[in-house]
Amino acid sequence: MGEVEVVNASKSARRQRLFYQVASGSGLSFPSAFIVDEGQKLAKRAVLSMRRGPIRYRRNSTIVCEGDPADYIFMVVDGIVRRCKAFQNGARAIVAFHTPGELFGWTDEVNHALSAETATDALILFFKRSALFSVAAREQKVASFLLSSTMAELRRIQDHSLLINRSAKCRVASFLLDLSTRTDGTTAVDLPMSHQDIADHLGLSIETVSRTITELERACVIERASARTIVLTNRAALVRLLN
Amino acid sequence: MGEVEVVNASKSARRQRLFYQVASGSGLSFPSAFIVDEGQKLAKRAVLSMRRGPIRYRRNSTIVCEGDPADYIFMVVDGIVRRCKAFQNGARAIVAFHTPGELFGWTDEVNHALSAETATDALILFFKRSALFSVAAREQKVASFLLSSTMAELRRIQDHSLLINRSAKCRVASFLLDLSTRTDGTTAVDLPMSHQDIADHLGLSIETVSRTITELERACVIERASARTIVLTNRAALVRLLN
DNA sequence: CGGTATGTTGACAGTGATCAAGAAAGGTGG
DNA sequence: CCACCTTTCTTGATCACTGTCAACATACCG
Repeated sequence: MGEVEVVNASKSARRQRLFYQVASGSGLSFPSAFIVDEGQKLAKRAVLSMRRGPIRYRRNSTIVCEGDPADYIFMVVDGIVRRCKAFQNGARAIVAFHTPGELFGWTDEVNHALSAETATDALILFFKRSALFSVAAREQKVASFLLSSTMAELRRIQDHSLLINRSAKCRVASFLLDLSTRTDGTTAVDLPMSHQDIADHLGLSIETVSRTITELERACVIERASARTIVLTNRAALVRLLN
Repeated sequence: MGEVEVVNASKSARRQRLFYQVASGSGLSFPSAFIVDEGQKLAKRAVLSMRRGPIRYRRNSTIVCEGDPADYIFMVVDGIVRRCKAFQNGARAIVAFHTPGELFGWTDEVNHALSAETATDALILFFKRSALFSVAAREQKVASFLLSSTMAELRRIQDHSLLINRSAKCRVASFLLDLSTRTDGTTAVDLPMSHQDIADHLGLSIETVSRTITELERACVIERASARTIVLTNRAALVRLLN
């Protein structure tokens, strides 16, 4: 716990305590995703040497702003990260959420195109981009990890972009199913982020998100255990909504 | 011209003649994008050896269907390719258009997630995926080409997904500017694909696309030279619409 | 020249945004 | 532990944007 840098110290002792338990419980060791081949000790050491953090963030903190130099790329250790763009009229679009284990901010451009913010309290690992880039050029295993990581993100955002001509009901259903599979896959889905975040991700208003959830509940497709917990009562019906 | 395989023989002699001129004029040689370093003769030879085609397609031909085994990946030599998903109700979403020089269908999954179809007559180069994959694992240059290729696609689709909460006017403006920069960048933009394709790409109806273009024309932001050619009279105003 | 595919314009309807008010949850201080 | 306050979520009423249906115009091709 001593190696955790603290940013934006929390005022809630209870929450902080719980958070530290999670933080020290898992994820602080080097993520195994990088260690593709046990024989590649060199790659492992090289990548480890450029690790910084993890740094702890409170909810709604900004990790990087759009336009910031892309000196670092990041990995979620714990919590949820949102990557978004703000528009002049105050609107905001959330391109993607990132869950623990996911790399984000990886780019070949000089600056980040999107802001990265924490949607919940979060632990973030930093990597120097230039170092990672040059290691990737030498070490095949690192390069292929980056490639598969990028392709996973590509696949995810392709699915998301398919929502552009879909109804509110379909968007929400898609989101719930996605969230369910990305977490544990059980029928009870915890919504770690606010409805505002969900709305900005789905391109809807918070009112429509709320109304749609109510509508799905009335149709006995889902059930609200609490405002932030939804039970997927009838997953098949939810899948049918996707078409 | 002898090495061009012909698929779906065209019924239009005039169009076909014109098309062959284009085809033989450029792009039939191995794309230089792969030859990142002249010293990497091995990589070049390896990649060249798995090249197939180019194969010529007529407009609205299917290159691969969603769900097809991902045995090959492709590169556009000439023409426009659309990658899309069909929904049960007959609706269709076009995730991306691909212009000459672009790689598409590259995935680490067993099957293609999206169909690839030609939006215009097109010349397509094939590569055996397994071969390319294994060469990439050995040859750094090939891997980094694939990586940068994937990242370019990621950036592009991220921009596209930002349209999810934007108005019709903004979507069309974004499309026109994108198309302009992707082709020659001059003020006269040729629309190589149908309005239906544009509509399915932007998540709008063809009527709305048509109406929005008319509206932009009335606002003296653009001008219709013909149904398929649009002049960006006031590019600054167009950019302002993006916000 | 005629036929088909594609694009344009109008009238109307429906989905979702906006505005507004109230309810519930979570954090703060006594 | 409880009362208060702030934030978040829910629900209702209304309006605007975009989809749908229909008719017409234009371009393309044989």
